[in-house]
Amino acid sequence: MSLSTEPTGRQQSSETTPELEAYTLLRQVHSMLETYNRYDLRGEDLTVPQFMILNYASRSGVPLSEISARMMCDNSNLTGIVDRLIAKGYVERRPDPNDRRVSLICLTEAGAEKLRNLRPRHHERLRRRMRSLSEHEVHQLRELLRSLYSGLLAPVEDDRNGQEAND
Amino acid sequence: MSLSTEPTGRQQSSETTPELEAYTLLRQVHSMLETYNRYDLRGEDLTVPQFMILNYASRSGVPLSEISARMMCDNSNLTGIVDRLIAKGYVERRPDPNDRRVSLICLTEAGAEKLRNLRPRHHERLRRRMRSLSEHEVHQLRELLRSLYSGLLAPVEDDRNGQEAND
DNA sequence: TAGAAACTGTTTCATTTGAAACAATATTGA
DNA sequence: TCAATATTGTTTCAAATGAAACAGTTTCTA
Repeated sequence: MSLSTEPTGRQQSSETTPELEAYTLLRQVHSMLETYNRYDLRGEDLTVPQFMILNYASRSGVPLSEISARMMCDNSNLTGIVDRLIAKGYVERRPDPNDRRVSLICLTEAGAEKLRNLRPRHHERLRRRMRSLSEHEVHQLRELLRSLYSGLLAPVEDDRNGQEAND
Repeated sequence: MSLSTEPTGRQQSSETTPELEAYTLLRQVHSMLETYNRYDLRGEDLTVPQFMILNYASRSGVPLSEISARMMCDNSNLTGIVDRLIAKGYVERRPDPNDRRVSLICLTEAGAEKLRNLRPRHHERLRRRMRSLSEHEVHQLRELLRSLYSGLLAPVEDDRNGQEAND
């Protein structure tokens, strides 16, 4: 059943593979950075997803679906978060005059100011937290992730007899 | 301008640093792999966090707090997920005879069977999805993430200069 | 042109998550 | 010993998330 036709007769059923180790580490690093971000924002009247939306919005307005695409989430997730940002006065909804289906998410002056204040500090903290990697290693990591990301975007071919069916 | 030897490199508000790019990619890769896992498990009567708990449980039982530590989440998160796993018959709670505060999470035979079935397929799919990286690159990625993880575990030295460096 | 199909954002529902408060239990130290 | 402290897991609440159904709008096409 789980007979692998790969030349390497490795049994990965209960073993740990380099791929699994890498993925586990990726989840852990992601979790820790997320936690740090949450703490950073705690005193700022913002949650992590709220800050992300703020980062993708603009004064002139951005369609909600464009933001959800960049955040890799569903439109339905953003409705509530935007509602809370509106309640806090950081963004507002405006209808798109060219397409009445679209509602544009616009930064208010307060939101733009918040962002001007927060974003540089956010970047600087991230830089400091990654100091355990040399400048070269950060570049290496970025390129590896970029390559992995591209590979994930291409739909994975189902293992139909392991035949190389490349389109 | 992109010389990053001095922390006085302010005005990165709209700029992107290698660190930020790496982090953004890390979030995207994480999101895509999570989505794939969700689809894989959809027909299996399991959600992603439910599958994770199953992976950390054992026939002889594991304290809930040990599972939450490995998953880097709060105990309170697991109560509900374990409840649903119990409802599905995959785990059960048993009191620890040595410490009456502890409740051990035990795989049932059905849960163990589910895991025997799922885990090898899960690993194999992950391996396939990371095929865009060579074996060497997977090792590289793992080592970089390992190093980054260790660096994040060590408490970041005072970012008191973060205040004066801005505004 | 009308109808079918696609797109955009919201609503609803179930699940997950983080945080705080809490009860029960265990450990420590005077 | 006994009272202060720490721990374990649960409950409660607010927020976030994924999925499905939906209404309003636009686009396609026969």
